[in-house]
This record gives sequence, structure tokens and C-alpha cells, in this order.
Amino acid sequence: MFLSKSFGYALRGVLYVALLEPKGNKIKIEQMADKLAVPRHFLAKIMKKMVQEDILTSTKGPYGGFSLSPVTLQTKLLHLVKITDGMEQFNTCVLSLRKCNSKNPCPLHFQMLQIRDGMLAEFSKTSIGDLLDKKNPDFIKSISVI
Amino acid sequence: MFLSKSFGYALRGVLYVALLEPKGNKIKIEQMADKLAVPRHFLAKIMKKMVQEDILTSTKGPYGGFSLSPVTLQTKLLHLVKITDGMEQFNTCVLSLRKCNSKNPCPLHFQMLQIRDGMLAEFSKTSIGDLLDKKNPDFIKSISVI
DNA sequence: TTCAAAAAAGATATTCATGTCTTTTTTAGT
DNA sequence: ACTAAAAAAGACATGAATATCTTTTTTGAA
Ligand code: FES
Ligand code: FES
Repeated sequence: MFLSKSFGYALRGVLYVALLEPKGNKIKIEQMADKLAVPRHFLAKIMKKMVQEDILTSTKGPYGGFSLSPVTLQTKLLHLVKITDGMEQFNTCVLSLRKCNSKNPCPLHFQMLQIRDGMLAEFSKTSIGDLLDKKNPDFIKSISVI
Repeated sequence: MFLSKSFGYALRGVLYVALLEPKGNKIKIEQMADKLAVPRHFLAKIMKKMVQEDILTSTKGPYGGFSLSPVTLQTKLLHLVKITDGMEQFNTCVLSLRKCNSKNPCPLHFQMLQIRDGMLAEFSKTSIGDLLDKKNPDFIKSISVI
């Protein structure tokens, strides 16, 4: 509920690159999957989408891997949600079967509207860079398994 | 996202019974599925759970069907969520892989906490009776397809 | 130019929510 | 007792998200 596993993997993957790539070398999917305890090939597919959307860059071959793009840190979380989960959820009625519509509200419409708008607002204003805390030596733990 | 289809079916089903049962006869699953445009047998399974949890009552055989229980109208939406979706989602980290925990927060923890607590608060205080608006002749439309 | 490393792509498997179909149980009325 | 109506239960099907495995493409370095 709320968000898919894919979204969590995407965010953790991007944060991992943002945290470690500036140290020098590019980040390999193998290393990411190990450190984040995430299925390797599943993560690879998600990271490929990040590259297609210019949230990351990648190079193949020896010494290749993933690295930051010019816009990585400015990317809003909502962009990740769009990529991994899509936006339909935000204008589909909680009771299914119809587009959500304030002119024709279901009994739960205004309650859901408030909750969804709160989430939209939060994810629209928060960027990858906002979540990255390089000063915190335990940051890596906060995106991996305990 | 947010809530399953089962939850929507459950809420619409219970509201349908609450709206029409006081008129006299018990409500048959066939009629409900037709009017709500919901898969008949899938709805039947969900309504069975409602009965098991005392949110509705039912009787088999001729002239049988679903009817209100003493507590139907006081039932909180959160109870329906518990039955159809479970509560794990509310204390599972949005980044998967760990219990959500403010003492060991992931980068998105406090944002998600606010959103989830908002939803929990709303669903804890809102009851089936609160959503039922018998005065509104179009209420039936608001829980069915347009 | 060949080799090995790495992402990208493709094929298949698993799991879970959702959906359909059939059989069983219960019960009111005759 | 018998019959028919209705929920309950069970068996099976489908689709999407998740996960695993294999093959292809790209590329840096010897
Ligand atoms: S119409 Fe149902 S959530 Fe908006
Ligand atoms: S620890 Fe991640 S949402 Fe609470």
C-alpha cells in the first residue's frame, strides 16, 4: 500500500549512487544489490529506467557503472513515483470504477482527497538531494537492511 | 495504491446494505453485485468476511440475504481496512525490508509517518454511519458506476 | 584485435490480488 | 419430506508485481 517495492528500490538505489559516486568510481549494480539487499536483476531494470529518465547516467564495459546526472539531486520524489508506480492512483476513486471527481464525489472522496493531496504536496517538494545526508556517517544504514 | 479493490468493494457493499435493508427485505448478493457492478463471487467472499467480523449478518435459504448487525453503523473504516488489507502496511517502512521505526528512521520516514498518521486518524474516526447519507436520493449513484 | 567487465535486454518463474465457476450447506415454504 | 433459494465453501483461472536466469551489446585496457 501507499507505494510499490519498485519505488523503494529506486529511491534507495539513487541515494546509494548519490552517496558513493562522488568518492570516485562508478557504482556497479552488483555492489548496489549486495549492499542494499535487493534482487540484482530487478534492481537493474529499475536503474535502467532511471537512466532513461536522465535521473542517473550509466556506462557499459570495464570501469563502467552508474553515476549522477546533472539533475539527480534536484529530481523530485514525485518523478520517481511517476516512473515506478504511475500517476493514475492519484486520480482514481478509492472505490474503483471511476475517475475521482469532486463534482461527483463518492462517500470517501473528500477524505481521500486530503490524504492524497498531502502526499502529492510532500512528494512534489522533496528532492533526492533533500533526502541525502552526507554528513551522517550512518546514512548508508538508513537505506539498507539493519 | 492506498487501498485495495477489496476494500472498495467491502465499503460499497456494506453501504449498499445499510441503505436498502431498512426498506424491508434482506439484500441478495446477486442484486448487490449487479447494482454495484462488482464481480459476484468475489464480492460474496468479501461479504462473508464482513459477516464473520459481525459487521453484517446473513441468513441462508429462501428470503435470506444480508442485513445490518447491531454495530454496522458504528463500525470504523479502519476495521474494514484491517479485514481487507491488513495493518502491516501502516508499520512497514516505505523502503521495504524493515519495520518502520522512528528510532531508526529511513530518509523518508517522517514524511511517511505524517501521511500515514493522517490516514489512520481519518479512518479511525470515520464510521460507516458517517458516510451513509440516506437523505440524498443520489447516494446510491455515489457508490455505483456513473 | 582480443578479452573481460559491465549494463541492457530478453525469457521464464513465482507470488499475490483479483476474478470465475462449481459444489455444498442451510433454510423457508409447500 | 421435498423443493427451491440463498449464502458458504472450494477449486481453478487470470493478471500484475516481483524475482531469477540467460543472452546480447558496449567498451576500456592489454
Ligand atoms: S470520487 Fe471517490 S475518491 Fe474521489
Ligand atoms: S523507517 Fe522508513 S518509513 Fe519509517
